[in-house]
Amino acid sequence: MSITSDIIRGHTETIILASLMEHDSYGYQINKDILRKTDNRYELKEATLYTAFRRLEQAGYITAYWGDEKAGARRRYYSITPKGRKAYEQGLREWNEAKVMIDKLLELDQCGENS
Amino acid sequence: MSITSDIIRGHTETIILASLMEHDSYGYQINKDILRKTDNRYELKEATLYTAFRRLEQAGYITAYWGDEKAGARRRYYSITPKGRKAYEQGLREWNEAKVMIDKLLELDQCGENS
DNA sequence: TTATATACCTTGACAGGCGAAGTATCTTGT
DNA sequence: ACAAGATACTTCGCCTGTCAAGGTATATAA
Repeated sequence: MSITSDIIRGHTETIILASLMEHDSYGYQINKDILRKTDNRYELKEATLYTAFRRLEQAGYITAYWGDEKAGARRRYYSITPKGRKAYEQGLREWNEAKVMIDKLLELDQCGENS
Repeated sequence: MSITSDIIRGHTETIILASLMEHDSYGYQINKDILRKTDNRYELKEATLYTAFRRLEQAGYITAYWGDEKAGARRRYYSITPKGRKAYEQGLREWNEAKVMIDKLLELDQCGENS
């Protein structure tokens, strides 16, 4: 519903990988981290988050294991693989390229580009 | 197929509106402009382009009229409406916000953010 | 006359996001 | 003892935007 949902689309996986680059984590925590990092302006919907985990696992970018909590709800932890790290680097590179491109396309110039 | 397709997703409409902010234009030309602005690195697929026109028209962001070419294929020109201009401004604002957010989410820091 | 460029349009499939609903555990308040 | 809320994960089915594929029509170059 938030404005940004549509714009974020396509970055979900890289965002999750970025979070896992720091340390192993689990769904709920990753989402809370996203919320914190964006000053409560954005978080993934649960369905989005968990379906993304499935895709990332299938792609071999992350591996999962159950935490051994003695108390509280069980947690499914995820760990990024070397392949996942490469995918993150690639995603980051693509984002930086796309950013420049979109900036150019949304900017109102068009004239003045000589030669 | 190109890397960026997924990332651009969600910006198509604003990109088209940005193009029409400069002057009236038609599908083929807009796409060539995009190609030029991105140094031949990106262009919209025709189906994407034309379905976007339908959406923008329905939303009242653009209006259409047939060009009066005496030679060559007919052209359907589009003109941005005041409502469309506002949508463009809004889209640009959202992009700039989202950009900062995504940058933060893809960046590897997390620590050092005091208080 | 065949190919290429210009220019537009439609259909159907696909993939990702997400609302909604469900399961299970622990803590807190009454 | 019981209800409510936070934590934590899961699945189903819809919606929407993208796009491959196919089609139409005109003009020009080989």
